[in-house]
Amino acid sequence: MARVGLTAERLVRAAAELADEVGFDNVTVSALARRFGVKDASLYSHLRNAQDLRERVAVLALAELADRAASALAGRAGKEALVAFANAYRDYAREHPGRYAALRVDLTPEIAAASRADRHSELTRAILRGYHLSEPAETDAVRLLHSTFHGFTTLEAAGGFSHHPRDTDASWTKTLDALHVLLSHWPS
Amino acid sequence: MARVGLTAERLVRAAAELADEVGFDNVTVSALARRFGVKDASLYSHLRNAQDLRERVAVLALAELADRAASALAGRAGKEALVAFANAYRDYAREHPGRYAALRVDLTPEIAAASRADRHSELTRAILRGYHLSEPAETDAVRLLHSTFHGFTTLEAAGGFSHHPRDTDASWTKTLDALHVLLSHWPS
DNA sequence: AGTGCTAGCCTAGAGCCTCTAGGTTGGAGG
DNA sequence: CCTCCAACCTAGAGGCTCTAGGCTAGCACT
Repeated sequence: MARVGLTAERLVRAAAELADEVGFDNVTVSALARRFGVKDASLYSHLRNAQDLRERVAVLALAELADRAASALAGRAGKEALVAFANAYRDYAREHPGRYAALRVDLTPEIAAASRADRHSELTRAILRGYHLSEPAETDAVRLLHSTFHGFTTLEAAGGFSHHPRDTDASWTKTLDALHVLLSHWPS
Repeated sequence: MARVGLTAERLVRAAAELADEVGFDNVTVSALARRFGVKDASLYSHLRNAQDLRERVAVLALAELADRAASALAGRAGKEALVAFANAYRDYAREHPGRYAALRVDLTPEIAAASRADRHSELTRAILRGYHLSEPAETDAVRLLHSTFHGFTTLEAAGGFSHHPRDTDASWTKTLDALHVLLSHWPS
């Protein structure tokens, strides 16, 4: 009968921590209830279902990631901004693998809108202002940058680069150099 | 008592089809058994466990993808090879979303080795021969290309590009143009 | 202080998925 | 025709999901 004081927000934060500890796939309603010392059924007054829980973790991760990216951009421009932004993504993925893995869930359009996922695009556009691209080139560049950052961090986390001795950090640095050059000479 | 003639291979192929139909996350031993009209337990003589099944689907997808990429490269060079290779990836992901999603599982190093995942790197290196990069630039470029192709197809499938009206195919074409330019002028 | 109400947590239980142990049988090879 | 093994089975334990319905702590109001 001891009341723990559950709220949706506390549950989602705890689920995010759980994800980082045991992997996103092992984030279950049961495991979360266990962590709070309550019965599974008690969580269903705060969450619609298990999918809802996972989506909320994804939304949290998206927001945290945007916050970090925004901080990284503060006071920076040009290549410096590009590198800081990219590192914010990669560092977040490495510090919070479970949260980052949450981003692979298919967010429904409504949730994506509610989560302000477009904030990421806006931040990326802020970087690109230093490269003076006009539309639609800027949109294409935003998509290219997102794809490359997301792809790199995902493949790195999955061990996709580990079958070759080349230092991954060095490849990352070179990738950013290359993207800088590319943005500076974007083909018309 | 009617014997269906199960083998690990038939099961994995059916699981791959199931993945494309209902999504990789819904590929379960139960669903697969149902599809063959047998009891769940019957599958465990062919599969170690559910995780094993999913890994085998991933290995199958990796091999199919490499086959497609190899065909796409046949008789092509330079930018033409780059575009054909990239499209092989993207088309596979769109035709077989469930199989492609299987690739996000963390393959253990042993499985990755057994699955010849490095074939993808070799194919990518074949493209890069047209651009005359020396090591370690070539390895960095391989990683960049994989990251970008994988990131783009993943984000596209997850609807990450749908909040902007810009045509995704056009962005894809422009991305390939840009990568071609980048590879042609790789920074030293 | 007493009374109600609501939200927080509970039990019970059904349904599905995973996986093990051990039993039966179809059918190929001797 | 017999043997034997692989293919498939039943039975059952244990975990996760989710619903229905019950109890009660603690706040609000008198």
